[in-house]
Amino acid sequence: MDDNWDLHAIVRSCQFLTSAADGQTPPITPAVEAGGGNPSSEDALSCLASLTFEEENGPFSYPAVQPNGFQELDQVAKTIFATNAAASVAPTVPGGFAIHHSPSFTDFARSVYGQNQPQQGGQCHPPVPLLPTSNPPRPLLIPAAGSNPAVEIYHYPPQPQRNMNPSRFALPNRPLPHSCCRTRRRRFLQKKLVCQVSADDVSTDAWAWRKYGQKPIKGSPFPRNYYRCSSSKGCGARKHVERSTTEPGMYVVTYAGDHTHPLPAHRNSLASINRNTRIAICPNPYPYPVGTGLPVVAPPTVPPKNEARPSGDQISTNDTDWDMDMELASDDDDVLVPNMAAFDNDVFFDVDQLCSDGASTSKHAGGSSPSQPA
DNA sequence: CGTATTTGACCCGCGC
DNA sequence: GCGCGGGTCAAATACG
Repeated sequence: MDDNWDLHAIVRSCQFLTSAADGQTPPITPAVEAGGGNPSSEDALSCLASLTFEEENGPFSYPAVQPNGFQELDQVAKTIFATNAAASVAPTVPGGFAIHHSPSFTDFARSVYGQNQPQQGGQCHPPVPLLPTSNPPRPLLIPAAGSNPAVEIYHYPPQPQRNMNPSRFALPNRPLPHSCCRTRRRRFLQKKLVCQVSADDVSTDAWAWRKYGQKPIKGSPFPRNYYRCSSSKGCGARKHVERSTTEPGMYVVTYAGDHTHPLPAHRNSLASINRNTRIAICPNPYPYPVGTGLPVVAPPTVPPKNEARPSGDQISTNDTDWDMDMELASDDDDVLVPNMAAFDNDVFFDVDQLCSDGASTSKHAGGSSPSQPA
């Protein structure tokens, strides 16, 4: 199994986003390099306009998409964006397919990553059903007609499950981890959402994360940082963040697991937090993370300092339930969303303008774009 | 003092 | 079976 293919997909996406029609990398200001800027969204749009599906030809070697695959993907997109206000427009990408758009990132996130509801009783909401198993994954491009980069959803074939007997983890020399019973590694591999965010979007994450590890990754000059949700004890949500090796200022963020508690209302409510804080926290209106909470000034080695304690959010979900959830979700498909910044409601505002059916109501006014770091 | 971060060690999955 | 790479743990440390 190619354990890098998913990352390669990210890289391809990254290249896609950076290489505009003129073939140049969008101007990235020093502030971006330092984590304080944001690549031009207009450049990203121009990327979309120039996108073609060419297998192993040029920097964008997306897997080949069969002609009928567009229809299939179209159905998938309909499934994903099966919201009341979902709309589809004619394809604008040569060789592409119908563009589907959900009126808000919230809808998308709910579709992709379950509902924004506490996992009462430990019930896990699997991601939306995607394509039948295929390898490599086929990208589902959802370019926005406005000035934002595309959204790509990848189908990840489910990983075969091996023997997960709990006794295997009852190690003689080490007690069982307090928060894990069986698959402390598996839990991250089973259900994940991968996205790529710009440096400043990294700082906009409504969840509170606590760093628990850092590892150098082979083939990457940048270490990978591991975070777990710190909003609620027992929450199984985790993420890891690493800098993109191909695009300066961009970060690859992988989310895994489900939050077992509501979205924190105030991330800075806990005492003794935000130390070393060098970022401005803009509460994310979306129920799902847009960024990673990483600091903007300092790349991943300095983790997010945001923290929150949602009032009365303690959901009675124990670890066993959580692991069972993840086990039940082991057949779930993983979703890759290379640029979560694209889910700013502005994206859909632009598409809304194209969709004259009036079915979708823009949430542009209500949404808050990722904040600029202080 | 409480909490977050750092970091080395441990452990598991997987390829060979 | 072995080694590598990656994910996690937990003690030590730092910080507000």
